[in-house]
Amino acid sequence: MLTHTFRHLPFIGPANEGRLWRHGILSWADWPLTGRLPIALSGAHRLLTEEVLCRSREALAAADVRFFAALLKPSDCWRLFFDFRGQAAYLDIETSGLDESAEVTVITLYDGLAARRYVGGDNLDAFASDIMRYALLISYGGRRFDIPFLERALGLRLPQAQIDLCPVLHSLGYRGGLKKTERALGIDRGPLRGVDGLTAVYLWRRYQESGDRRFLETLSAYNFADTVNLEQLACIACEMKLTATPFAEEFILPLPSTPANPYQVYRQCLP
DNA sequence: GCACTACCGCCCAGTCACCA
DNA sequence: TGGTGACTGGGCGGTAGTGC
Repeated sequence: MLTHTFRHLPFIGPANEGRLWRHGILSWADWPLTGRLPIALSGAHRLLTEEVLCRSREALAAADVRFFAALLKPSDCWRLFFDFRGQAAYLDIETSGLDESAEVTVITLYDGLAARRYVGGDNLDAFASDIMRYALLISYGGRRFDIPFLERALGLRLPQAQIDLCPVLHSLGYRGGLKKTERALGIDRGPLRGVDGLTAVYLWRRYQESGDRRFLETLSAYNFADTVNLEQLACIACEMKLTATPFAEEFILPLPSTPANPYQVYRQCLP
């Protein structure tokens, strides 16, 4: 999909990209190095645009996902999914609250094959090295919450490219948060229906107070569901975005099967 | 060649929405 | 509830197209 993308180039917005596509300039290879362009670009602007296009070819050959992530708007970063899905990890965190002193409680990292859980006070150290294996992080609201929170709380620097599904889904008209969006798209959370981030804070506090691992299990189940559902959300969002391009037939994104939740939900633990 | 118009991208400030 | 990134709208500047 990236070779069909011009939005990361300077002076190319949605209107200009659409015009390029309509005039048969469907990929980087179609860009005319001489002659007229169907869009209004001065000589100097065209030079600048073609320079970035040239660097784009090198970046794609080098699988440099960060190059494209830095140039695309957050709501356009879905285009990275097609070329870099194999280097992606889905990520969701739970915390003990929102204030300055809040800590990371549970993290799930899922790469489409296996999910790993990290728990505060137990194995958070392993997270720091595990996350570095991935070039692309996919989250919901991660750009605003998860990534800055992790960097502050764990003293990490996470330089990976990101697809934040929040602005992508917003641009498709899905507002109201992750749970509401999942419901609207037909993703069922089963026994975790109605559980939210505030409940996650409650479950962690009860686990800390009582040492009862059923609270941690339920919290882990919630965090696991939040994370693995991101893959389905990403596929659905990308599919919907594709329909607005001339390339809907070219890319097929079968819905991934959601892995079984390895953690048990104890309903008596929920408030 | 000039003036005008339409279009587009960029920038900025204010507002909104979302995370746990 | 606090923090922050995304969104929105308006202003500005640059360009192409058109008509004279």
